[in-house]
Amino acid sequence: MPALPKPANRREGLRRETLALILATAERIFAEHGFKGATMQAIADEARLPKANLHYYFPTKQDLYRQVVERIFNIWLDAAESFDTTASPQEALTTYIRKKMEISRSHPYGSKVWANEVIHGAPIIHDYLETTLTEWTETRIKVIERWMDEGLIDRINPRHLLYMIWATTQHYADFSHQIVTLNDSKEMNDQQWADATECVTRIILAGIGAKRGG
Amino acid sequence: MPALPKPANRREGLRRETLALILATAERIFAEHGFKGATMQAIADEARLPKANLHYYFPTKQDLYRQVVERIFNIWLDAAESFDTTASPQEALTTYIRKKMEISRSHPYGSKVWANEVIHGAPIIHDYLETTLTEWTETRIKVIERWMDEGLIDRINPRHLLYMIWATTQHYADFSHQIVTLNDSKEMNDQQWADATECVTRIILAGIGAKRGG
DNA sequence: GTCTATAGAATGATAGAC
DNA sequence: GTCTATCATTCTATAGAC
Repeated sequence: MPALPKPANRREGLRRETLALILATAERIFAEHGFKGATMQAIADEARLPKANLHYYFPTKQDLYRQVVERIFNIWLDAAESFDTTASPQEALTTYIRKKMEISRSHPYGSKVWANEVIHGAPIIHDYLETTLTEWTETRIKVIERWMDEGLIDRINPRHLLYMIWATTQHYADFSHQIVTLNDSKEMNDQQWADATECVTRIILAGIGAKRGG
Repeated sequence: MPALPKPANRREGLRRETLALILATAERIFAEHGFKGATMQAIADEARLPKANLHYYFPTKQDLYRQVVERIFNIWLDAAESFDTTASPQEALTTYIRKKMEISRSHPYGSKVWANEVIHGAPIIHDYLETTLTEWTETRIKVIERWMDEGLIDRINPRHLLYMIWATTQHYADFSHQIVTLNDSKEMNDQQWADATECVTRIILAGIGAKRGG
């Protein structure tokens, strides 16, 4: 994503701060209650703004929601550059899985909102699935197929490998309440996140016959 | 789950049919729209019943919802008996993964409702996570640890292996809209389900160093 | 740009006839 | 057990003063 241009003046800077505040708050409320369960009033209260101000920046609830969903989607797309810039499957997948795990930890609300959206049939962002995500997936499948042709990994169905990586990494964000409960009702600490990342990476690399050091 | 006793008379049989109809319809509507997004009116319309009848069988919307969630949870618990009745990790895990994949195909709505519930912090069924699921998990972790002690599989963190199996298998139900879109907007056919199951099983078994035939 | 007040629509739940 | 009619509440969105 390109860096935002500098704010032209003070008013513009304030506007941007308010926008960011609303988006961050909305992300959390949508994640916790779903699209319908989240109310503009609740988002306004949490952001300490009058409800009418939300409608000033985002005409409708759906506009606000869509921007929240687009944000996490773009973050994930950026995390996949290792597929293009890295030669070995070991390095590419290790980097990709690590980044996806980091995003699950740093953007748990965004991940939950996305999961919610897809679970309900992606009514708002269906076009993204059909265009951007489809192209993205085809490209990466080609990369994985090249690895197999070169004998770098076992012959597996690349599609299901991608699904497994998505499912497993996002599980730590989307199902965090379940994971916390099974972790003595404590948030995962640094060591546990490192452990999870290491374990997931190891099983997947070994699972497709890619040695880790190589 | 114990088999239901025979209906005592005609009225009792009709009552049971109506209950089953409401539960099945509610499962789908809750899956498609979330707890708040699903309306009693929509469920009633789909089941071709007056809305008041729903409130007759289920006093509140939450009562109905809770029964839907409990059902898929019990189905998953039953699928795990292979851990207790099977000696080798290969056979136990192959069976467990296959059953979980079959449930993802046969009960996609239930799986989605569960995912939704956990994503939103499990407000309704938090007690299940703390009691039944915690005990279930501890028991299975012990089984996996025994496999490692006996040198049947590599040393990995059993907890993350379980999470990976849950995440990957349920992904095919919860993210089915994404998967269908990436599959030329076609539902997965028998061959593709078999393929997915085979691929997931292979990667996980190889990932933990368990040979498939053994 | 910010805020108060409110219109207009939809929802969960129930009363009460049959 | 089934159904119609309705109440009380809550929500999105906007009008209009500042």
